Amino acid sequence: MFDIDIAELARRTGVKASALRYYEEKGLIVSTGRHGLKRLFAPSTVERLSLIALGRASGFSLDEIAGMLSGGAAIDRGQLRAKAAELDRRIDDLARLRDGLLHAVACTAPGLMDCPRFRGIARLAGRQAAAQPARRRFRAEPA
Amino acid sequence: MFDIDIAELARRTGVKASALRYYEEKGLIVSTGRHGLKRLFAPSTVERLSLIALGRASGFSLDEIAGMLSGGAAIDRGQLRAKAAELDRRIDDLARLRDGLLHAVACTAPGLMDCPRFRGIARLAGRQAAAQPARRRFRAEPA
DNA sequence: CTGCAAGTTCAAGCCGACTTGAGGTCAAGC
DNA sequence: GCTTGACCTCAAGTCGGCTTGAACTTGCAG
Repeated sequence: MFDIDIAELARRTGVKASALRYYEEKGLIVSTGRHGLKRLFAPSTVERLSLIALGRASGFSLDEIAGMLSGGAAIDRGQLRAKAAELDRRIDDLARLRDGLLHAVACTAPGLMDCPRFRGIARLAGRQAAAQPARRRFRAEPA
Repeated sequence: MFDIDIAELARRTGVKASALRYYEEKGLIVSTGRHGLKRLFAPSTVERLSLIALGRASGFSLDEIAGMLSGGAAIDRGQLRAKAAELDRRIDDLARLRDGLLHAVACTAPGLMDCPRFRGIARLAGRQAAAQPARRRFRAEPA
């Protein structure tokens, strides 16, 4: 297949052109050359970008992903296993939080803090929050 | 009980004094007064902080938490229910990712991208990442 | 040949949640 | 009464992952 330009790559992956340039600068993707000024990318870059997206969604930083992706297409399986275990822990935590929230909804105690179950959950969250910072929120789409 | 100073509150909650001042500035907690310059907090602030921690751990921003906490101790249960549903979705996503990572570890295809199952997962992650920015990572403890 | 949309570079800005540093104030212990 | 050290304020810095803006260059359609 023929190489594609940055706009097409953006269209196919849903990643903004500015982000793609940033990724190239970071070494996560490579352009095969230029047509005039314009970057050209191999169509396989689309797959590379879904791999990158997978990494991001799993909680890797761009630097980590860059490390994993350098060295051909070979990805460190041990690292993946570790990340899977980390995801498992996160899932457990979130499940406990969800249960806590749902209990809070259902609980008939006058104030939430009067419910011993909820207090327990809140204390739990306290310990976790002390150890781990919060997630980023959604960003509003620019107008 | 007697009011406690910021250092004691920090000790009891695991939240740094600087963060506590920040929370007060944002209206998340209130100090009952001063002893000289030093802030004094009611001991119940400890519980308020675990509530705040719970909110943070569930993915609320400080502003959202402030909104929920203002208006007495009453917390909007509908909002909680919505957040629980959101957590549920997140949990599902993470579970799928974890399965994908584990499959990647086990998969015997020569390159990961040669495995159709993994490609499917990667494409999925691609769509999700396009819609939602990544989470923040752990921060190293300052030396 | 010209106009222009779509690319380019580079530096600077933004987000949230804090942390850090400089310089100041105060209550308590000696 | 003086030192000390815990607290104070305020401005600025940090982090990652982009986005934005200004000023510029191209290839291609007309």
